[in-house]
Amino acid sequence: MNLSIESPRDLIATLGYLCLGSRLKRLGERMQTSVAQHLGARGHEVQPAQLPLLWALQEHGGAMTIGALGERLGISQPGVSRAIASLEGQGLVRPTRAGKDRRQRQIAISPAGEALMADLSARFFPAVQRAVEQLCLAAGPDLLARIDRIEDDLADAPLEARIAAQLAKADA
Amino acid sequence: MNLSIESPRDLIATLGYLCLGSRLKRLGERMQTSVAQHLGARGHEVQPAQLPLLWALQEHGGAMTIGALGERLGISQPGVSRAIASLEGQGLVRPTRAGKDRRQRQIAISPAGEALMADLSARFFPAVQRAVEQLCLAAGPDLLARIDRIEDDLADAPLEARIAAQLAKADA
DNA sequence: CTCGATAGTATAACGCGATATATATCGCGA
DNA sequence: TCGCGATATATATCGCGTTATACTATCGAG
Repeated sequence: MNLSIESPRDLIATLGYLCLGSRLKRLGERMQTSVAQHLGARGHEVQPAQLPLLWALQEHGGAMTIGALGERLGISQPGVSRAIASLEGQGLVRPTRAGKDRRQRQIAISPAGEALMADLSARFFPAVQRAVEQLCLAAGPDLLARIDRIEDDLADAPLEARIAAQLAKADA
Repeated sequence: MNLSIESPRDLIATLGYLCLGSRLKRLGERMQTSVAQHLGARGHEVQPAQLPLLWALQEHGGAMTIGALGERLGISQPGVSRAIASLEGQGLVRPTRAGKDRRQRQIAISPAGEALMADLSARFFPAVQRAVEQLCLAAGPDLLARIDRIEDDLADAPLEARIAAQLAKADA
């Protein structure tokens, strides 16, 4: 073991939090991949990251703009644009008659989209929900609530500012 | 609110876990982005996802193969290959004399890589650690341990199999 | 010794998150 | 009415995770 720089134990402890971003990304990726595999096996072209958009449109009960979708789901606007373009190609959503403001597009779920959601809601979504819930509860309660909390806190003070504050505090 | 399919409340609850993958990905992405911004501001070309590789090489105290790095960090082999190629381009790691098996490459941290880690370990890594720790502890204790646990459980039984099991159970 | 199976790595392709930027439209003030 | 800043969306690019696949080297059986 090379101890020329400093104690590796310190490095390990520090890297534990430093790697959290990468670990969370990988964990999320694996969840999405599993859902994608099941969707593919059922013959559905839709991607897991597109399901929240269909859900939001269905929950809203009418047409929504790209910006409203992004705000509702916490996804960046370009991400929504790309996903909606794909969903349009699959015929799962459709643009409705433009309103007064011709800059924005009004997007609504299509009958095919509603049929897809009805199909998946019957058995598939509950199965995924129970599988993920089982996984999370085994590690402790209220994981979703804590993710909520972290997202809210980050909205108040971005991590970038928090790091800057810690650096400044260390200087003092 | 469109109630034609089923109760939207059910959809919300189900989608809460269904969207967890996407949410975790976004959360991790934001963390990495913040770290990347600070690294860039300090004039470092290294990307946040490459730091665990440097850490692993330093902790190991000698050359490691691509496969060993991936196994140590839980990253896929192609991900390691790509990151190592970039780190080599930056001069932060170097391939050492090949061993007996000429299929594998022995990668070691370079003096420049050690200098970088020493520089970042002095103030930057601790600041990031404290910032992320503060964020996580505000939402509750032992988040890292719970992530550990979820990763371990997923290694035992992949989510894909868990979903399949839930689907089968629902049939019975 | 040769050949087929296996193992290690690199590459390609894709998904999806981000930011930066281009473009079209709106709204408002001079 | 004209023009200019603001806003909504689309597009380009990048980071980084994945799987699939190609290629090379090794090993073991005959």
